Formats: sequence, structure tokens, C-alpha cells
Amino acid sequence: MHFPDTLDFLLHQVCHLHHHRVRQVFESLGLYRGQPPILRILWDEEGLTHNELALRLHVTPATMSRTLQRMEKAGFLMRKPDPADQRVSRVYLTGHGRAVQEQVQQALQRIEADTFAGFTAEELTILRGYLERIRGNLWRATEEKDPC
Amino acid sequence: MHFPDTLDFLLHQVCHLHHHRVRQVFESLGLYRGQPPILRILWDEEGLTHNELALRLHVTPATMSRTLQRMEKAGFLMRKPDPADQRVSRVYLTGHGRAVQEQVQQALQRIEADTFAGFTAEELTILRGYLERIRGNLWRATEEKDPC
DNA sequence: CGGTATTATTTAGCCGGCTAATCATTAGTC
DNA sequence: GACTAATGATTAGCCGGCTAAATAATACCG
Repeated sequence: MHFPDTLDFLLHQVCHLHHHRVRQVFESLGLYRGQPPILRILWDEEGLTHNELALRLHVTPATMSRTLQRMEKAGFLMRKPDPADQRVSRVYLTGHGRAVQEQVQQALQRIEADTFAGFTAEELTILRGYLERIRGNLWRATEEKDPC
Repeated sequence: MHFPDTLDFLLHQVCHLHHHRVRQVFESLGLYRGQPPILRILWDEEGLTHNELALRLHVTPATMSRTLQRMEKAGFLMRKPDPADQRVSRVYLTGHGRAVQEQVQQALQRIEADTFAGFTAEELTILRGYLERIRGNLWRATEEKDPC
């Protein structure tokens, strides 16, 4: 690398490697990066609408629609129309979607253990604070409609 | 959110928001998220091969090939065959690719300022250390060929 | 009640990630 | 020199992001 790492580029690299690690760990379960967070929500609460899921995970309805399609096709969940509103469809787990819970939780713990290996409890607390501040910073920055 | 944020999910959210911010800031320059790092390298050193660029940025040749195609089409760079080896093509900036340097640098500084707003110099040093450790952790984890 | 506005989901197309396969070129070996 | 192995770039297809547009259903207002 010919130019020194900016902190921002370092964050970019961490993101890239994190994505790669997630991909690697979930591959054998037939799950892709965007899918485990959806399962986590549904294990806790089935019957949510597409929109509710999209809002929870801060992605667009278009993204959610497509991911849910793929997960339904892969057998993790099913979508049923809401009897009270024909525009709405609600999302429910299949048996397979429920059956993978233990494995997915273990996979998530594995990723977390890998990512933060060697950090003391105090360091993890400090790091959490830093990441929360960064999240807040970025959230505010993207919400301000740029005049440029 | 019905389950508490794990640190890992917090990192996931930071990545997502960071991507979004980068997208937002570069939109007006006609650049997409993966493209500014390529320009940064080329401002410093033109004539690199596809493979060299891919290795520098830790992406696959397929990804680099496609991104370069798009950037050439958008007018930022051009690719020329290497006279010594017909498999190789080398990447050079166009006038436009050079002309946007100042604006791109400013955009990058803007993202950095937004992301780390409110951090003291000491905190930034600690954060850098943490991110470097995380990068190393993830790098090692992905390189180990998982037996699972 | 009729007309307009809003909403929920989907599709198309762009982007950057990946893997796998392909093709032409080059390197290596006998 | 002939053959095989390796290499560089590309394409196809999958994924998750986005925006824009579309369609059908529902809400709202006069």
C-alpha cells in the first residue's frame, strides 16, 4: 500500500473482511450474509410484514423483498398474505428455519469470537462505546440532506 | 430491536451505514463505492495491471475487471494492452480521472470527518489500534481453511 | 360514493462482493 | 519443437445494497 492507511480506509478493510468471514462461516448452512439477521428476528417474532422486517434492519423494501424470496425458495421461511389487507404479506418460519437456530447462533458466536479475539472485557466495553458513537455519527450524517 | 445488540451486529450496522455514507458523498462525482480506492492508487502509480490492483485492494480479479470496465466506460481511466504480454492490460488515468483528484480527496476527508466526529486525538489512536487488531483477527480467521 | 393520495410489494437495472468456467497467451519441461 | 501447466482477464450467475418505476390494494377527502 503506497499511501498510509487512513482510519476510514482501515474501517473499510475491516468491513470487507467481516463480510468475507460471515460469508465463509454461513456457507455450509446454505445462508448468505443478509439472511441470518432476518432469521434472528423471526425466531423471536413470526408473522411480521416485509416492511416491518425492512425497517428493523434498516434496508429498503426492495432489498427485503428479494432476500425473503430467496430464503423462501431455499426453504427457511414462507410468506402468507394478510387476511385483513391484500397488499401485505407476513413472514413465518418453516421447520427448517427453526431447526437451524442452534447452528446459526453458534456461527454468530464464532464470528464474534474471531473478530474480537484477544480483547479484554474492558477493551470490549470501550470498543462498544466507540462503535456506538460512530454509528450515531454516520446515522446523523446520512440523515442530513446534503446541500451539495 | 428485540434482542440486544451484540458487538458483532453493531459492527455490521457501522459497516452498512458507512457504505451508505460513502455512496451518498460520491454520488455527485459519478463515482461508486468501490471506485475511489482504485483512483487513489492510480494517482500515485499509473500503468498497474488488473491483477496488481486487485491484490492491492484484496478483491478478486473478476471484481476488479468489472469495476475497471465501468470506470473506463464512465471516462475515469483507460486500459491498454501490455506490449510484452498479450494477456495483460495496464490501467491509466484519463484527464477526467486526474481532474477529480481534489474533489475525491475532499469527499474522503468529509466521510472521515463525519465518521469520527467528536473523537479526541487519543481516542483516535486507541480506535486505530483496536481496528488494526480486528483487521488482523479477521484476516487470520479467513485465511485458516476451516475444517467444518 | 367517486376521485385522488398513499401504501405494500415487486421488478428492473445499477453497483460491488464472490465462485466457477472460459479462452487466449505465456511459461516450463522434456 | 511439442506438449502440458500456469496465468490474466473476462463472463455468467449468485448474493445484498440502492433507486426508480409499476401494479394492486387501501385510505382519505369532499
